[in-house]
Amino acid sequence: MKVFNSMSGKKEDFVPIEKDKVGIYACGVTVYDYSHIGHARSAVVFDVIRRYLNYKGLAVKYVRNFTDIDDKIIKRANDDGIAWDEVSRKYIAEYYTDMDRLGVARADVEPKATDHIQEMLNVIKALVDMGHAYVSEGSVYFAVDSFRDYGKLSGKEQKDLLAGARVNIEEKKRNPSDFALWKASKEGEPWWESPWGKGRPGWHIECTAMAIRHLGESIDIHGGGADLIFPHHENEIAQSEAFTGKPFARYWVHNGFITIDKEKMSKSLGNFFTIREILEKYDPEIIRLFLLSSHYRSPIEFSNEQLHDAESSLDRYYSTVARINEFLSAVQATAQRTPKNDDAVMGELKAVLDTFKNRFEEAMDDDFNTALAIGHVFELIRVTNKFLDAKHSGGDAQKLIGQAQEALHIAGSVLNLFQRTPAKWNIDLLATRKIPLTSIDIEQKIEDRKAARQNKDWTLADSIRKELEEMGILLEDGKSGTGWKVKIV
RNA sequence: GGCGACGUACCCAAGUGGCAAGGGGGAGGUCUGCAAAACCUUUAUCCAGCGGUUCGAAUCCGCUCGUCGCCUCCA
Repeated sequence: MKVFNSMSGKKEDFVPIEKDKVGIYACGVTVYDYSHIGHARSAVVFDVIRRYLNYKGLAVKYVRNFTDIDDKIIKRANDDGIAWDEVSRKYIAEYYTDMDRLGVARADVEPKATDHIQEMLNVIKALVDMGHAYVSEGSVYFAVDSFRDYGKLSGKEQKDLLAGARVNIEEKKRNPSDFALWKASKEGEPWWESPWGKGRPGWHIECTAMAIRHLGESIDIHGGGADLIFPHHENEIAQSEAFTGKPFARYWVHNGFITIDKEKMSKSLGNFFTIREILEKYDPEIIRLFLLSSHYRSPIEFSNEQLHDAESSLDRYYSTVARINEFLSAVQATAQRTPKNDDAVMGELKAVLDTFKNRFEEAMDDDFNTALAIGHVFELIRVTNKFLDAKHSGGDAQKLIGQAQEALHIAGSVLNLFQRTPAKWNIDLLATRKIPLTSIDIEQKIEDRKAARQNKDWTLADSIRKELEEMGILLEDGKSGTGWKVKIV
């Protein structure tokens, strides 16, 4: 298995520190607002990485933190006139609401910064003692000069940073690049006792303290959005490695951004969509498929058109599953019919099935190439449909289609996609589209139309079809009766 | 200014040395009472441009153009 390591800028063979075990630490969110689609991407990407490693038989311990104390949380609390911890509690709950809908599983450990103050203080104290950090007016700063490898992840040199002249010049710091490990609290701010007086932790130190606490001094995979490379992960490396003398993480994995009109979606630009805004119009699985249809490191442009494409693909998937189900029940009824075997179509399906699992794993082994993996899924969908069209019947055909079902199931469970029944997909779409009909209403209409068709009253039959179509429902006449689906426009 | 990424058809997107996956859309066809779905044919002799390496390159190297990101909180 190969994983792209931001540290080397190359794909590297994945070898965990301890055989068959993987420790993953992914930087989570600062909980001061609703999550946007960019947060969703990161969460979904690491969710899939974790699921795939599990699938490969590795014992994964996945840690994803919540930053529950920080300037923005305090500001939010002041703006809303509530306590800072009320803000963090609220947005943690909202985070779960969104992520649950997107099929993102809980991490094994979801530590909060404020539950690890003591661990942070221990690291900071040690860094001060070792001469890597210094105290200044009640705050503690990490001395970047004291860590020779500073910049090794982001490829930034001290002189380059200064040339940018965008680094905060603070009187209290010896070097503009030094960063706060501990901040003296200002009047009215939350605080914890420390050897340097009342204060609160800086941002970067929490990940060091929590990663070490829950995963040990060296972890296998450390990840997050690409915007965390500098300064966050760079600073984590500096303080962690200065503290332990050991490499902090073996593989640095960073997901790309989501852009809008080619510009990075971000809070500061204001060009973001929250997850729940998008969920108003689109089924959560559409978002998940959209996010996984590109490689995790590529930038992806967010647009309604893209979501619509994903919706059409997903509908294609579920339509095929419906055909598969129909076929399997029909075959059981006519299992004794002589199969007409082994023509080219059957051969093609066999060939695709024979290699499917391998190709799926190959794709995922190659730096978690979900886009390619999904491509394989749809190739299988195509040849399955073709096979179904050829109207085979009998035991061999049943076995092949059963295998296709199984193959789709394996891929779907790793990606956590395609987990519904076609009926559920359409019923859920009814709700997403806000179509004021229940499946029972529709079934009734289908019965009415059936009667009309039996009387060869095509005018009435067609008017029922038309009436439903205007509401966004398509009727499909098949051998075993009439089915319905929500029209993808 | 420093560092880095990317540029594949109408749109999205995979593909890091050997005949360009997959999805969406368009056109024509088969099937159907009419439809829909599905399938078939078609839509890149070519991968931003120009040079180079090679028997052979979208894939490696160089240059040019274009787009984006990081260098400030940010997934």
